Amino acid sequence: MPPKKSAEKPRTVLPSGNKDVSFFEQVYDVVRQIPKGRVTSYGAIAAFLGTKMSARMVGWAMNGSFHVQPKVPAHRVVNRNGMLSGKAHFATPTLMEELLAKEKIKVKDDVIVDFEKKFWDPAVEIGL
DNA sequence: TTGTTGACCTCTT
DNA sequence: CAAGAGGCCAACA
Repeated sequence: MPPKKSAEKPRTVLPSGNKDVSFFEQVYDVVRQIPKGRVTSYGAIAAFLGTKMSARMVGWAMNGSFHVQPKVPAHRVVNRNGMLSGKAHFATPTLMEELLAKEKIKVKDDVIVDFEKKFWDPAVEIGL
C-alpha cells in the first residue's frame, strides 16, 4: 500500500491534540454536572454557553457523547418540551426511558412528567 | 471544495 | 391558535 497518511478516520469529537476547549467539550462538561434525578434541555445548555441558538449543536454533541469518556448522561438531556426527542438515537429506543426510570424520573408518552420540577438549570447551579 | 443535514429554539405570518 | 422559516456550528457526501 502506498504511503497514505490519512490512515485513520477523523474523530467525530475531541480531535487529538486539540488543547482548546470546543463547544462540544463545554456541552459534555455541563451534562456531566447534571445530578441524578434531574434533567435539562438543549436550549438551557446552549444558553448557558452563551448562544441559545446553538441548541442544535448540543444535540450533535450528544450524538458523539456515547463514545466520549467519561460517559455523558445524554438521557438526562431533552428538548424544551421535555420530550425524549433523541430516544431514537440511543442504543435502543427504550434505553432512554429505562435510564430515566432508574433516575426515578417518570416518562409518559415520551414526555418527562413534572419536567419543570426536575429541570436542572446550569445557569443557576454552575452559573452561580 | 461546496452543499446538505442534524437529538433544537425562537420569531414571524 | 397553528404553521412556516431563519439561524447557529459541525460532520458527512
